[in-house]
Amino acid sequence: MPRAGLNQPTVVREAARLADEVGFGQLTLAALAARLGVALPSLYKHVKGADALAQKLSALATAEIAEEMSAAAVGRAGADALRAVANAYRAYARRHPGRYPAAQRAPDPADPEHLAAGERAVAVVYAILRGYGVTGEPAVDAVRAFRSAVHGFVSLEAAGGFGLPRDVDRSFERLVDGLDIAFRSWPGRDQS
Amino acid sequence: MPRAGLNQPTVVREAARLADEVGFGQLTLAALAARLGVALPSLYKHVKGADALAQKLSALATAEIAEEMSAAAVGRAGADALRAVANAYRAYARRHPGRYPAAQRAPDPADPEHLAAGERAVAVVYAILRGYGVTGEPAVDAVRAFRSAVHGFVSLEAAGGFGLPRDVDRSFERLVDGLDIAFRSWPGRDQS
DNA sequence: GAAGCCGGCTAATGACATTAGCTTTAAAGC
DNA sequence: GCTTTAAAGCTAATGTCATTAGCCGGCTTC
Repeated sequence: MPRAGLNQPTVVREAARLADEVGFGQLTLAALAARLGVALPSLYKHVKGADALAQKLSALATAEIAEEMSAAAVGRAGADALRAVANAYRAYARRHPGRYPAAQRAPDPADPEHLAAGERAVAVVYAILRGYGVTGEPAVDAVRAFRSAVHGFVSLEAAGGFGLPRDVDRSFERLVDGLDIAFRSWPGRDQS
Repeated sequence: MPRAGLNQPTVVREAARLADEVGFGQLTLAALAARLGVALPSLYKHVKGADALAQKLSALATAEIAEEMSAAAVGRAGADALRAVANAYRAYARRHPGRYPAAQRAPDPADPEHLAAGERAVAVVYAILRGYGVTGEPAVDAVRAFRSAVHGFVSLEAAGGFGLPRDVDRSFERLVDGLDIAFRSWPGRDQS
C-alpha cells in the first residue's frame, strides 16, 4: 500500500482550500482527512489537533493577506495607496471566505512566522499613514481605525449583514473615502 | 419528581448568561442543560436545536443592543449623540462577550421580532446622521460605515487583535472622531 | 541487507447533537 | 373531585467528530 506522502504544509494548504469551499465553521478534521485520502487519525502525524490546525491556518491567511496588501501598495501613495490596499484586503476576504475568518485568531506568541506576518500587514498601513503625516503614537490609533473599518465592513458583508439592495461596492468606496478624510486631519499628525 | 418549569424565554436567557460566562463558541446544549438542571434532550421541548438557539440568542442580543443604543441617543444630537451611541455599543459588547458574537448572525427573514430589532438599531444611526444632513441613499452608505467601524473595532478588541500597549479607549475615541469628521463632509449630504 | 524512523493504519473512548418513544405531571373540563 | 390530556420531563439509541494508544510496514540510511 503506497503512502500518501503528506507533510504539514500540504495538510495546511489543503485545509485552506477546503475551508474556502465549505466555510471555516464547517472545516473538520474528518472532512480534511477524507479529502486527503487518509484516515482521520493520520492527520495527527502532521498537526497537533483541530485547534492547532486553525492556528496554522490563521498564520497562512495572515501571511497571504500581508503579501497582497504589500503588492497593492507598491508604487502608490496617499489616497491612491489607501484605496488600493483596502480593495486588496476586501478582495482577499471575498476570494477566500474560509481562510479570512481563520485569520482573525490572534497569533500564538510562540509562532514567530505568524507574528511577523501580522507585522508585515500592519507595516503596510503605517507606510501609507506616513504619507498623511501620521506617525508615532497617533499612527497606532490610525492603524487600528483602518483595521476596524475594513475588517468590520468585510465581516459584516460576509455575514450577510447588509440587507438593503444599495450597492455594496459603492458603500465600501465611501468608507475608504471617509478614512482618507479622517487621516488628512488626524489629531497629532505632523504639520506640513 | 417536581418539574423544572422551563419555557423558551427562560432557556434563551440562561443561554445568554452562559454564553457570556464561557464564550459563545463554548455554548453547548449539554452545558446549558446541566445549568438548568435538566437532561439534554429536554431542551428540545423549548428550542428546535443548537442552531435555532443561536438564532434566538442573536435576536435577543440585537434587541438589547438596539435598546441601549436608543437610550444612549436620547436627548443628544450630532457628535455628542455619535459618541454616546458608539460608546454604548462598545460597552454592550464588552459587558456581554458571549451575546455579542451571537448577534452577528443575520436575522432569519421569518422572525419579525428579530428583523424589527435590527431596524431599531439601524434607525438610531439614521437619526444621528440626519443631524449631519446625511439622508436618503447616501445615509445607507454612512450607516454601513458606522456599523463597520464600530463592529470592526469591537470584534478586533475582543479577539485580542490589538497587540500594542497603546490605550485602547483612546483609539476608540479617535475612531469615533474620525467618523464625525467623515460624516461632516459625507458626499451627497444636504447642504446647510 | 539490516535497522530504525516515521507515516500510515485500526481500535477505543468520550463529548456532543439529534431523534424516538415512554412516563408522569399538572392543568383543564366535566 | 375525578377524568382526561397536552406537554414537560425522562431514557435509550444513533451518528458525527476529536483525540489517544498502540500496531505495522515502507522508505531511508548505514
